Amino acid sequence: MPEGHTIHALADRLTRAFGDSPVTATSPQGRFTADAALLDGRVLEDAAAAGKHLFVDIGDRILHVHLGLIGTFPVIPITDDKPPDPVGTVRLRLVGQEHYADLRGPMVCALIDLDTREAIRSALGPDPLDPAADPGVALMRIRRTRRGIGALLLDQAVVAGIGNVYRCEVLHRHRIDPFAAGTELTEELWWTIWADLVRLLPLGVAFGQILTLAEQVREAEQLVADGRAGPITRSLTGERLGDYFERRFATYQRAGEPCHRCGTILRGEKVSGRRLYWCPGCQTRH
DNA sequence: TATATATGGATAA
DNA sequence: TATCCCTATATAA
Repeated sequence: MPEGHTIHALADRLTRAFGDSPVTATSPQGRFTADAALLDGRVLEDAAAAGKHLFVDIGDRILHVHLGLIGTFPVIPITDDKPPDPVGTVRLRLVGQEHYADLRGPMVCALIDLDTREAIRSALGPDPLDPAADPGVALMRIRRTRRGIGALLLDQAVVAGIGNVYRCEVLHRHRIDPFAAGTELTEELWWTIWADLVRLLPLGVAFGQILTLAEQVREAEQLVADGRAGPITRSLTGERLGDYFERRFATYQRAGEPCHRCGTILRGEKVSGRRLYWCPGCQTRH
């Protein structure tokens, strides 16, 4: 269930649950046994996200995790004196003093060196959750291709961390035709998209769910302003206590239903392998 | 039991 | 564009 906000929140949870203390590392599933042994007993120094990539410094090793489409990495408090037996297919289990974390179904789980991490990072476009990100890099890459903006937003070399939900929803929020060519996207419109992503993604981190409907965004921002965001919906460790907001979107998985803005029937079609949801009635901006 | 689907992405053709 | 990988869950048969 991961777009960039999920990985950034996960990095934060791992750091808070295990930071600066030793962890035991095992591979109950058996596919990561030898590498887990290299991490076992070492200190987890830091966990950080870049787009949808997670990097965890353990001892002098770097653990690289990418959850892909189906991966999960819940960090859970230890309630008895030791963690329960693993349930399902656990590639990697980390255990600290008060928490344990089970990694299931990752697309990538590997130990890498500094150069590899740098290569992965440098291949990514700007990440809206990175305060140092340069959105101009994305604009350059958008303006030199005729590929549609809908496809470009999913390209991690253009923008890092955006997935299928955010791309569909942000295009609808600004009435943008997903098939508008990158070459014809105005600079002003790109700044609008970027600013909106910088606004939306942190709400996704704070609430543990993607919020894009105007009224939900407004309420979420008010809760943040009141200092009530974050632990509302999830414990420190990401244990799911239920979503604070009802799960609702303007376009995502609403093909065949009417657009709440103009009434046109929404469409959902595979575009370059992923299902794109959009409103042909009001998403006409180029 | 089998199949479809999922907030992703690499690789083959 | 098609196929494959990773896993869990929902729905169909």
